[in-house]
Amino acid sequence: MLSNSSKYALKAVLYLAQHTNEDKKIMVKDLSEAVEVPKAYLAKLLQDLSRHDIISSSKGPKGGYFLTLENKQLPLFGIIEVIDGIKRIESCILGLTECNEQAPCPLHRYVSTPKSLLLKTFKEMTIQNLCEDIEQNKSYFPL
Amino acid sequence: MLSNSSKYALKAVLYLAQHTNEDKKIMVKDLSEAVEVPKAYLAKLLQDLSRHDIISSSKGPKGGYFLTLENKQLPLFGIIEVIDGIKRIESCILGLTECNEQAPCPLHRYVSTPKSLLLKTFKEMTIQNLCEDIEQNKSYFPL
DNA sequence: CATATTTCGGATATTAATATCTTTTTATTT
DNA sequence: AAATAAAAAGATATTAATATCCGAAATATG
Repeated sequence: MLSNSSKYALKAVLYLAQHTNEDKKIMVKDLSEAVEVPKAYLAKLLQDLSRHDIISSSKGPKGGYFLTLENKQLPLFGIIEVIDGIKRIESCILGLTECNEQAPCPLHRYVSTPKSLLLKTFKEMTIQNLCEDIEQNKSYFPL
Repeated sequence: MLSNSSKYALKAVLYLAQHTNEDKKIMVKDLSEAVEVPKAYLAKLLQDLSRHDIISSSKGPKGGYFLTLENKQLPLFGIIEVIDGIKRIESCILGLTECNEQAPCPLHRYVSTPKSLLLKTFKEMTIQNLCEDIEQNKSYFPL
């Protein structure tokens, strides 16, 4: 469903949401240890997200990665979109290019509902929302 | 969600269900052209499925791959299980080993329903069922 | 029984995903 | 201005997924 890269990115961004803001940044090195993702690899993912304004960064001493309030209000979908691309998550489950609502593939009708639910979540749910759940002990992020 | 290999396998098995039986077999070469999957690669997938008794085969002249009535009544899940393994489809969406109902990861509650629906489909739906849909023009398999 | 035909099994090749390393750029601090 | 600390960018390495190739085993047919 999601690539490892997307999983890494989601975990990292969620960690940023919990532990950073404009005044409190974190370096790749520390973040990579916290979320247990290889440092150099995570660095690439973060660069990519930063370039797409999904996360924030500043260079130099006292610099690092962080999320602004605006960043925290972005939907999860953006992260997945930047890292995996839209095709991976939205294309036909059998990989048929001809598949659509009018001429659905054999699995289409059975996959349609769960897939829509999933996409709806990714598109509506924000990083902030996930943090709120954690704060209210509705979920756990053991990192 | 599914690997390319699983997509290939599902398409191939569905084609077998539509076009073969104990008396009417098909060779890898022809099947690969029909479902548009590289011949040698498909051959490997078919061997794997055959070894696990999900599809049937016979060697030699007049041989080939085919589905028995029993084969057709097997759930889709077996195909995915053999090709991708169970982990890929059932593990935590963030890849957290600690994630479970008691200590759900931040995405767990939002992913749980669609994921269950999807698994339910794969575990209950049979190849035969998909064929029936096609016959009744409820879905299309343009291969 | 010999031959042809097909899957089976093992080895190898290619490509894409994952991971690392090195240099450059930018910003802070002294 | 110099030194230092951090991300950015580019190049390279490794691993897993995808894909191909070839000889061996099995089976139908003449």
